[in-house]
Amino acid sequence: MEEVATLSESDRRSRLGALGGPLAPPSTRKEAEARHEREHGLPPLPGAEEGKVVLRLAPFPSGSLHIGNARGLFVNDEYRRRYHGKFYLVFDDTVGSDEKRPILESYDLILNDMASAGVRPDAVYYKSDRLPLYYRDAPRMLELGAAYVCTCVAETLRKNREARVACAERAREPSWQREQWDRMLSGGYAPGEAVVRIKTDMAHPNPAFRDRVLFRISDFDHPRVGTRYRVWPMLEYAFAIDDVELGITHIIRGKDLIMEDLMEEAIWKVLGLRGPVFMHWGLLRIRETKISKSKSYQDVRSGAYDGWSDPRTWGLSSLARRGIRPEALRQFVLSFGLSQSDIEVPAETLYTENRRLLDPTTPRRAFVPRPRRLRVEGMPQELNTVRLANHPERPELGEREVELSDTFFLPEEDLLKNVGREIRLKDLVNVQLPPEIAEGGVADPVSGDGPEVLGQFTTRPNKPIPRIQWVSAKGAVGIDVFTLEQPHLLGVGEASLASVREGQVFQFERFGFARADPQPEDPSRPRRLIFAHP
RNA sequence: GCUCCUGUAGUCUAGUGGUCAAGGAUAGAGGCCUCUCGAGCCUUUGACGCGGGUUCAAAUCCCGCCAGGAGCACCA
Repeated sequence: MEEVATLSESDRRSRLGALGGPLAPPSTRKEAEARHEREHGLPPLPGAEEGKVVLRLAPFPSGSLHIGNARGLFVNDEYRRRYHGKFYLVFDDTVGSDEKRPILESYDLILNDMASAGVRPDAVYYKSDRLPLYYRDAPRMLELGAAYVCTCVAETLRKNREARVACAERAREPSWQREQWDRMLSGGYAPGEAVVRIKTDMAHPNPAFRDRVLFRISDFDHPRVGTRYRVWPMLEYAFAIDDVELGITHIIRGKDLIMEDLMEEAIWKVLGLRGPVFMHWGLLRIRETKISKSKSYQDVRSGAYDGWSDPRTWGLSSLARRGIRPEALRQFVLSFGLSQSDIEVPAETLYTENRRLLDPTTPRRAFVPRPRRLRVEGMPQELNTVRLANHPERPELGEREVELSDTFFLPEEDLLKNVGREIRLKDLVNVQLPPEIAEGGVADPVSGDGPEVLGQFTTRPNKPIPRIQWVSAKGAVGIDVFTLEQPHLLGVGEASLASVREGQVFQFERFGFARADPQPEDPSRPRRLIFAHP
């Protein structure tokens, strides 16, 4: 808090200086307004009334919430906050298809993702609980002649749609339609043998609008309701009913669902209902990711990934596991507003946001990847311990004491880069490196065993030479860092890391930020941390 | 191919006819500071897709073109 206050003050002061003294007070207000705008950079909701806005997020439970879902999560939540409205989580768990099935564990994953993002839904609904509600109005649509039962096989249906040809059943009388509907419900049709379609227009220029399917038969075993139901609504029908039934006022979702708006509207028109306002955002992609949900799913299932929170999934839980703060993610996705163009953003932007949050309060520690043993001849006898600050700019974060001997671990890379030169063990002493260092002698991160490189102590005062982080051989602990590129980057950390607990975040100097995973039972195993970003 | 959407600097975004010789963020360059390749500070490069039109006036409205994207399932 204090940091923020001082920062914004100096920031403000410098800007004011540039603008000229006399205008100072109005400029300050302008600045504050601009800041406010930036932090809540979403347009007003059309027709929104204070306290009466109802929003929903409707994920399909097939995995953890994805970074793309984060946009829906935070945008909707932001509007809830702004208008003091309601925000529901509606599991869009209709039965799916062969390729896309609801997964039982995913319900909890999504709930956890939301909790870790700091967003609490006002209520949670499951479409799989609401089948009777969807059945309620179907007969009416058939009787009104607005929908019909089609018994074409899928391929015929598709071909007819392409050729703009209506099926014979389309014109049949409502009483027949009702019978067929009952037959669908009672098991008289097998999956694939009959569907309910809405009558829109078989000649519509967009093939997607030519008599879409509203209900179909599936005997898949649903993870929540098993085989209790065999007639399942399609997404647009279930939404058309629920969005009205739950009193949703604004549907804010990705533009991939933009066609479904029109279907929902068509259904409302038939049933004489009035639905919410639609708004859309374009697709958001993180440049570094080439992930597909099904690929992630496979890798999680096969064990190639370390669970749903494997950093390579880029799921919300994986970001939390890396120490990406929900507030950083929130600022990140809200900064894109509600633009409908598809965007591809470098992860660096998210990292910068997170660094701003983390840097002022995160303790510094020494971690040495690919460590080499360095014995320093002539180390001053009296140098048994050294006290190091936990944060270079914030003495209030305290310091820790490190025990010393004449042996250290240093990154192989830095050693090889500086052969024959003098380097500084950061905050400690200066050391002359030998003229030659053999490659390939990386020490075992747990035992610390490995060939020694021999250095020579020179002086103690700070000098403008390469300053390398080091880990004292006394009390060094094995560290296993999970980076996006390397699931197990092994190294050693300073003794104080022996007692890390899950959730602690450190900045490893000259390496980057990392968050501690749950630690292994066996204390001789390396401590586990997940890399966030430099 | 059809339908729809979108085009502001490397990237993201503000901008809804004049106050825009276009603002912010991020990235880049240079410098300062710093016992981290982190943070901070200063300076700086850089954009309205193209062509017409309407208007006293267009990033903003209209038309055409071009480019990009999404959708075109008995998935969501």
